Amino acid sequence: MKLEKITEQSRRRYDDACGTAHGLELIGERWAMLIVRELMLGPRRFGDLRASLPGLSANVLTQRLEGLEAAGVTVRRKLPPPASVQVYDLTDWGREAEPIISALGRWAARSPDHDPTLPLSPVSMMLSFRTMFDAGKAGDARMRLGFRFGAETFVVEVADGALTARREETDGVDVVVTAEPEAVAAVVYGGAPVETLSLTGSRAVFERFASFFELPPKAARV
Amino acid sequence: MKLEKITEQSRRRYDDACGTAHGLELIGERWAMLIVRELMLGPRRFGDLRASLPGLSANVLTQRLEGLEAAGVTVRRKLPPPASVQVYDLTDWGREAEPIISALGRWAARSPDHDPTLPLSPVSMMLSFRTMFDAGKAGDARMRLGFRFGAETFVVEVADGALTARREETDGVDVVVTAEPEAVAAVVYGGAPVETLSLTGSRAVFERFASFFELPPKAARV
DNA sequence: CGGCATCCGGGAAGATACTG
DNA sequence: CAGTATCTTCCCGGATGCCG
Repeated sequence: MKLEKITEQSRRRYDDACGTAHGLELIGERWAMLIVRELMLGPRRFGDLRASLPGLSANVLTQRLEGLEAAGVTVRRKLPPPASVQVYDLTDWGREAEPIISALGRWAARSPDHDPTLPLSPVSMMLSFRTMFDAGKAGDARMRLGFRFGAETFVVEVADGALTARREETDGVDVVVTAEPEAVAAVVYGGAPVETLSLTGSRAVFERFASFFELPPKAARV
Repeated sequence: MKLEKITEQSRRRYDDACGTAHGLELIGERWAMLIVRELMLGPRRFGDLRASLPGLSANVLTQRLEGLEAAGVTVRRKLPPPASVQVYDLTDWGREAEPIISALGRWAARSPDHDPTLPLSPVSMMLSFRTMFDAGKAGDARMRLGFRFGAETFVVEVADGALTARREETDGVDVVVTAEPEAVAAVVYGGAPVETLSLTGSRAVFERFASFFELPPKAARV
């Protein structure tokens, strides 16, 4: 019950007017950017975040959510009855951090040490589609795909040379993919055989979709 | 003198195949991205880096440079005689991290808590030009400006709707600005009077140049 | 002086257990 | 399920000192 005065004062600063340095003060602490990533496709509950970020302990998650809220990146929200559960969501400005996450992901994919076989959260998988989509390869393709990762479902739409991904029911799509995120990544980025996935609907559409993505070449150490 | 086996193994990982998570393992540690920023306009010595990043201690800088080199982001290089000094430089791939730094800076500039009056390194100032340059405002302008920050000199060139900044002597430019980086930022981004700067050459060119930049509006907490 | 190793104090991260 | 309390470990930052 003692009064804590460590609201803002004690957080480590860089004392640098550069926007990059300030950005690091906002979302540069360990786990912060990954929490933002998990919120990028819609609000999530405390437990959802923990489940998506193995290794992140509850106390650190609490601290980060407090810090992000103080910075104006996220908001805590109570869903209306009868749900009445508390969720964490990005502010409009927080949502605009996606280019940072994309740029970091695109760059790091070229790292010689990147290990794509590690666990992958559903949201990561969807965002990687947005990041790695090659509009040139897609041309004027038009398709809608559903993805089922356990209880989470997403719809990915390709139209007019753009790709959108939303958390949504998979009604009326051309093909539904039911699998682990890691297996989808192995097929789309790693060239694994499509047979490892469970497809419902047009397999041809999925194979065409998979051809829109290609990992960039690894960087050399020069 | 005991053998330390903590070269790679023990660094905290995220265990996440997402490229963003891997990127954070590479340049997400405290100070790492700011060190990369300082190298973005050419190689620097250990002491240069310390001077540009007040608050960064020597031992942490050593650790970061080791980590960045192990990750393939930087290389240590010995300049040829007669200089023969050791410098740190980005690899080609490391230099490609600039979009991350730009995206972070552009986003954070809209933070309600951003304080643009803090100290600013010369490199930050130059990179902020690259980040905040508005090609639409520049139109078909064509100009070359020199900036002198103590012993460091830079040339900024605007041509064909693009801006480039290089570490270079200020020969033959339209106008040379001699000032502290903070003062330049106050004029270009904060609308401070041009009289606070020492100009040699065409003041009109500098004023036109300053009109190519505008800070984005602050974000609201919604 | 530049580059790095070493020691130390404080604080953040991580694991576990506990509470409403 | 949504956090809080506690404890341990490790990282960050400052100081000092060694060696070329």
